[in-house]
Amino acid sequence: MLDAIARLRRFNRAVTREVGALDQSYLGRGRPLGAARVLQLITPQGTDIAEIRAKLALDSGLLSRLLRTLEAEALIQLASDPADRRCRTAHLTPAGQTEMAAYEAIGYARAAETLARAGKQPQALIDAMDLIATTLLRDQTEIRDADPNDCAALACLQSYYDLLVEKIQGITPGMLTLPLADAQNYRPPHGAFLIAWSDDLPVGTVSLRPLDATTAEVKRLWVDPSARGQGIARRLMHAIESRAKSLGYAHLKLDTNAALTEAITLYRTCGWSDIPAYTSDPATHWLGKTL
Amino acid sequence: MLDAIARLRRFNRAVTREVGALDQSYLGRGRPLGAARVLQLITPQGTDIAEIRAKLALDSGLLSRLLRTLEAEALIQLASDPADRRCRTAHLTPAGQTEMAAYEAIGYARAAETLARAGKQPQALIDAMDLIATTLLRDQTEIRDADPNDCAALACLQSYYDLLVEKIQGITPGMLTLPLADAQNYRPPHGAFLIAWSDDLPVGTVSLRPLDATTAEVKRLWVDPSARGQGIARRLMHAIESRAKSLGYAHLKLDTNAALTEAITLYRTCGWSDIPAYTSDPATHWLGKTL
DNA sequence: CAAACTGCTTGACTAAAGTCAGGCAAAATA
DNA sequence: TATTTTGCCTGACTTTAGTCAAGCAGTTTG
Repeated sequence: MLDAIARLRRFNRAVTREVGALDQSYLGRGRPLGAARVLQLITPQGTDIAEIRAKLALDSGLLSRLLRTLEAEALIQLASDPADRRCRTAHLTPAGQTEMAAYEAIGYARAAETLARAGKQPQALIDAMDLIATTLLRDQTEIRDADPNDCAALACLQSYYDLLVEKIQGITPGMLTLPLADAQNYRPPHGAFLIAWSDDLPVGTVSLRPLDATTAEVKRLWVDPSARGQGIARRLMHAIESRAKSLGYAHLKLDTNAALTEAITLYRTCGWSDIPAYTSDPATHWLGKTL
Repeated sequence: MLDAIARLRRFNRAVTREVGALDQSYLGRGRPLGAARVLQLITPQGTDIAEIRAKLALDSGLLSRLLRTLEAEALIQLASDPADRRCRTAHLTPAGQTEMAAYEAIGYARAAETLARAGKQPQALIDAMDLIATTLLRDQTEIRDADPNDCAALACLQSYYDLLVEKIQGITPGMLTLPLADAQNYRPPHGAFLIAWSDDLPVGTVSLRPLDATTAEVKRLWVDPSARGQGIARRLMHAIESRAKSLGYAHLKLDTNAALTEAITLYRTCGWSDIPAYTSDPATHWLGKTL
């Protein structure tokens, strides 16, 4: 059979075509690609131009000129950052938002077209794309704070619940409700809710809630199937432990179920050890760690 | 959950980065990207420049100049096509082959690097890439003649055999040998061996051998799992039927096994109907069609 | 407070890509 | 055989992308 590298290169050729076609289609709005790309990075709330420069790896002179042309078209406005007046921030004007929406529409339409080509199995295509994107963006995965009622947080929790229902006998969807009844527990100053992001897709979560003044509980560790095997769960555990430390906790606890074998293995290799049962029912294992 | 389109666009961003990085790495050989791309399309046997122009969608003036610079570097030689002296063909010089090999090496190294990022599950990554490449290249899938002893043909047959062993009870690998003992039957002027290609990956096959002066048998229809659901099997059947017709056959037969349900459904929707048994053992269904 | 540094802009430049209108020779067509 | 078409080349051009050094205003550091 053809070897892996040959197949990967075929993949490269296929997506190169695709990416090239997308670039071409952005040209339709009478603006060079560089300017179009810059415009698409500007959010309605305003974007630091240093951020744009970093993301597109542009020369500062070049970016300056591109911004000038967008400004001349009245699509954006540049303002100095009040905190550091050397830095500048770009804002979209109403005309800019319209233009931006047009680019969004182009990207959306092309994506829909690609999806249509998947024929009867679009889900398989999306799963494959998730896997590849997560692998390629592996080094860019970052962990950020979130609110337990955020849209992304709810999506993560839903996936986590789906996993529990699938893996643990006796758990039914009705037993798990969203949003969390005790959401307040997972917010500062006593709790935390972390999400691992790969680009703009949430691929993992973990959270922390107070038990008493010196003890907190780690809850709901989950990593998306497409992102497993990349050490994200371990990074989440490290992040939540150091967060617990900085919140002043000395002891951590968690409960889990025997069906979640990988998770239990992970906890142990992270330095957690068995403790007496402190919860019941679906829980079959209890672990603790002193910080 | 995040919708399919958002995830597809994340995929686009991830591969755009990757493709951009590959382009950058081609620059290391002191030649602009355009020239490098042209060079890589020239095969040792020679390539029509019209073909290059079509593949890269280049202006004829631009391509002419790029070829001139490659010629000045003594990497290629241009010659008029003897059949139509307006057309020109580019050939690699020995120096050109060396240079070409250097580009191959760059591509190969980058691919290996990407593969390394897959961590513990490279096969999952490759499968995902196959699925995506096949989907994106869907319209480019083409069916071409092959020799039953070709490397690609043997690879297809091996995959087909693996499928049989998996699906049909009682078939063991030892019962199926490669290369085919009766390979001569699948060559012109009385037989045929077709392969469906997606870029340079064989994704399907079907073959034809003579039974008597007016009857031929269709054998070994197979489509790669990553390429199913795209109508390739149907295209292969149409191709082999019209080939049989042009070889002068009036009747077609085939035998198959009840375990291959999708195939049987396909045969029926292609106008095949049940006929009396004419083989035995693993075969459980026999179909025929008059052209 | 001076010096060094940072973030951005500007002007002057180059390289690469792409466009367009002739033009020539060979081939196809009438 | 004359005309048209085809495939490619050439020259003149524009646009886009990118580089580099100088400079300016604001910030940080010694």
